[in-house]
Amino acid sequence: MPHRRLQLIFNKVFLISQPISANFRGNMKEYNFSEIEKKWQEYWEKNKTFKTHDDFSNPNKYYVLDMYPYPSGAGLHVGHPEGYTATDIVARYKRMKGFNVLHPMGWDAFGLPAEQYAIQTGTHPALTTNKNCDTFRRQIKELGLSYDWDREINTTDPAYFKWTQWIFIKLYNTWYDHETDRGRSIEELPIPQDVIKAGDDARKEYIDSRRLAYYDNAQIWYCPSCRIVCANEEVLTDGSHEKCGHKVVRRNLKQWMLRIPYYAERLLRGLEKLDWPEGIKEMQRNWIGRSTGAEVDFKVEGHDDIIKVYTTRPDTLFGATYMVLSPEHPLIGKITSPDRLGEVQEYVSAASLKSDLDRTDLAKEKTGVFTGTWAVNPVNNKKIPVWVADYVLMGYGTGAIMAVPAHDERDFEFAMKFGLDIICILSPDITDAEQKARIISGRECWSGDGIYVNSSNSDLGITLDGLDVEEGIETITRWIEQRKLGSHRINYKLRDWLFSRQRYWGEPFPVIHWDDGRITLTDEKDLPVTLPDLEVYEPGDSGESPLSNATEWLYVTDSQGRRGRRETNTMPQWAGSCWYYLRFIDPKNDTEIFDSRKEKYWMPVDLYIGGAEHAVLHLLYARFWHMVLFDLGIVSTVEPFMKLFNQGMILAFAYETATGAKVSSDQITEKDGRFFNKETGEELRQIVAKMSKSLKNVINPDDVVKNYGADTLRLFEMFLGPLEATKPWDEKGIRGPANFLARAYRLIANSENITDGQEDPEVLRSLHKTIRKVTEDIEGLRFNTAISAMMIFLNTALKKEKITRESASVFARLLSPFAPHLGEELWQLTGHEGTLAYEPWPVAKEEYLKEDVFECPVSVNGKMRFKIELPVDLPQEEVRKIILADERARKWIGTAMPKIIIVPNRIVNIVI
RNA sequence: GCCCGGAUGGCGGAAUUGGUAGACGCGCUGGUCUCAAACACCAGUGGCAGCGAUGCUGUGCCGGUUCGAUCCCGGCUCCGGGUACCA
Repeated sequence: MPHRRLQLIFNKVFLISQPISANFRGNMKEYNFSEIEKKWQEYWEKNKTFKTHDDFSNPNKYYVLDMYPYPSGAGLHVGHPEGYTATDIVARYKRMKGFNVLHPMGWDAFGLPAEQYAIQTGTHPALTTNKNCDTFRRQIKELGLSYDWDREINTTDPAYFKWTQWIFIKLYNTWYDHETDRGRSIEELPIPQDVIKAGDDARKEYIDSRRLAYYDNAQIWYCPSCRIVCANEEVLTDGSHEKCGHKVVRRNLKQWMLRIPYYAERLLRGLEKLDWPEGIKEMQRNWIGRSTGAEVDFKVEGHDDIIKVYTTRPDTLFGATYMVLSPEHPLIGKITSPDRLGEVQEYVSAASLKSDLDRTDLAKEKTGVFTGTWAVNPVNNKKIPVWVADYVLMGYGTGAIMAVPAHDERDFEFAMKFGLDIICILSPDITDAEQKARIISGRECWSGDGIYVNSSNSDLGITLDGLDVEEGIETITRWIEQRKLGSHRINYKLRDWLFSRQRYWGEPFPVIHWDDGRITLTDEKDLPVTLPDLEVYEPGDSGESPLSNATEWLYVTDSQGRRGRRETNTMPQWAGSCWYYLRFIDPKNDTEIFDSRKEKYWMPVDLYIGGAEHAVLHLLYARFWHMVLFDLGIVSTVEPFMKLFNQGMILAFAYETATGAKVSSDQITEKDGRFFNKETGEELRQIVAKMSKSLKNVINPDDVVKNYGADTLRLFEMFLGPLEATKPWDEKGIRGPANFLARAYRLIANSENITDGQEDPEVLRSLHKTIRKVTEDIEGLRFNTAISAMMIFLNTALKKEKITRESASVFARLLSPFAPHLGEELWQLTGHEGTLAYEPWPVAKEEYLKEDVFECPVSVNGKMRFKIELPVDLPQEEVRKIILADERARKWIGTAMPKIIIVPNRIVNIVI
């Protein structure tokens, strides 16, 4: 087989030494990324290079955190390395700046997919979870991310969720003191005398009604497909479950709830101080939904009851022509007139069957019934009818409204449909006379500003006529309070947080329900309450958790022989992620949640990077828990995350037909920049879309690492565009960063290019410019332009075909946060030993940046015409002389006497 | 509907926030190397006109402020995200 031998020799000589491109360039050393990356990953692991020490003597600490992943079976997708590389660059940079850096990683490993898989196959979710974590860990390590793996945590580990349960107990044993505006231990709750007199049960009830965590009947969303209850936040606006997309239904079940609205005001105010994207803050503000207005009491004709309404526009009271109660309003039964009772009951029960979807989307068409009862408008003592309609929600305000059809779109629509009075009391500030006339006559709704009309009652001493809206609200609110008809009031949209799930794979509640109806919590010293092993993971049809099948685990008897049953619900996935950032501080501590000295040192998180999809839920819940822990003196900062940054989504190409039907990416063939369906030959349009299994356009980072190396992948993802932008993944572009790294290696690894003398002045200036740019850009998280600056430097150095050892070592350090493996390799090649991870970050020297002349652009009438070399800081008069003497300028000026605008060291503009 | 973002070459994106529009990269064109190709290297590359110097034009659209506008103001169009009977 002579051929084969030849082939082998050929390979040895020509191929193996040139791994990236099978070419031959004499003795030139070429970039072999897989060898280099393997070498340094082993080095870091063996030397525990990135182990973080709780070195309190270094006052400069930096806690940089990723949103830890749910380890799905599919492994990483290219979106993960984006955020992880960003934080890794910052972590490595800060280490070199002398900071003590905490940069940990862990797993948000409770969750539905592992349980779904258990239902199908009987595999214990813990097995699935561990397997997935192993895959994620391997993939993340292959990216060269500098985590301290000794701090790895896993939310499903009993040693971790012991403390999740511990926090739940704290929540249960905390009440909110509105006087001092903070959460306090339930033992400090003052009990009113009358409650004490009423006995033990009343006292218990009183206390329970104040706890931040409580157990109660709740109208909740239930997903029949997942057989799970959902938090309001998990139900999309079209009434479908965000996890599975199936429609959810209403159920009434006993559930654990958390009183997050008590913290609404502080959660809102706290946003001001945070360095978060404005958009995210705005989303949280909207979610909290603060509004100011007034509660106003309306007397009901023929009854002692009053109807309390909440309104943000008490100033429109004179225009209130009817009232509406929500179908769930408790007064309906009492005040409905006997002749209307049947119809009203029918409407109420129909409404209760409707999903919120029907009550919102479809209900652009308003429905409602008259109760036969009248209320009295307190500003003019006019009788106004009381209706029931499902456009009023029980969960907001008081569940009842005063309707002002002339100035509220919803009320207007309703009034038009049922022929109710529409009285305009606000003359709009518009010029369109026809529209104005329609509004004044009540034929059109006006919700904008204006001047009051028909808004006075001298008998009651109130007039708004002639005022503007701001004055009007102030005047009427004062009047209402004086007359004791109601009071100023602040309302929030934020509701109690439904905190239990009918699931197996979550944190068990440390709770026992006793036969006598009482509830006790597990003693802290008996934590964790662990999950029992099960044969069957299937939930019950009634929405009962699979834990109700674990009979041995389920039933308990106390020392008095009282029988009880453990809570079978488990906590939602948010629970573990609400505080994981705290556990990273002291992950192995089994006597405390964490050492508070360490907490004081490391907190708060200085930089938190993750996807914007967690804008409201995770980030609001975590802030809430953190504030409670702060109130209880467990943590030292009010807010957990000082700076937040959202990386944009990475999209990928997808293909669709002329009619918009999507075609899976493995069906595509490209010809001359056009795209065709392989099978049908139909021409397709290339679009960018979210990566999804169904479009088969998911990019697997493993493949990219294999083909180009981790450093190139990291660089490419950062070079794609601004971190926060949504960017399309186009594999063609990866050659840019790949070539850059190969060229850098080629320059520095080949010793004939390295000198020990004086650096070329042009290279030196370029180097210091690059140091400055890269430093600024890392601080500002502008990695794309930092990389471009390094490319510019490399191009400059390559032109000279040589570089000093010193410059090369500076470049190695600048590059290392972005491409850490190659950075280390180049550091070694420039004659250093060990790692550069803690070598000082280069500092740009002004003396090399200074230039004495610059190319000054000269524009004529604002249009750049030519450039002229000028000394820096030349006095304006001199510049003027030079410009006027220049023949290129004279060509434009001619005989005119021009005005010359000189922006020092920047531009000259000749105005003719 | 409301609230936030966006819109710059064939493509991803730069532009010190009022001062040279298109950095850097991809792609493309031409060249060197090669038997040939790939790789690598060199040169060019917004559009229109011209052999050329050069000129005109150009940052979604219309208008304004300014010596000068991708940037500020007014009015639109389209795209993305959030949210929605929250009184």
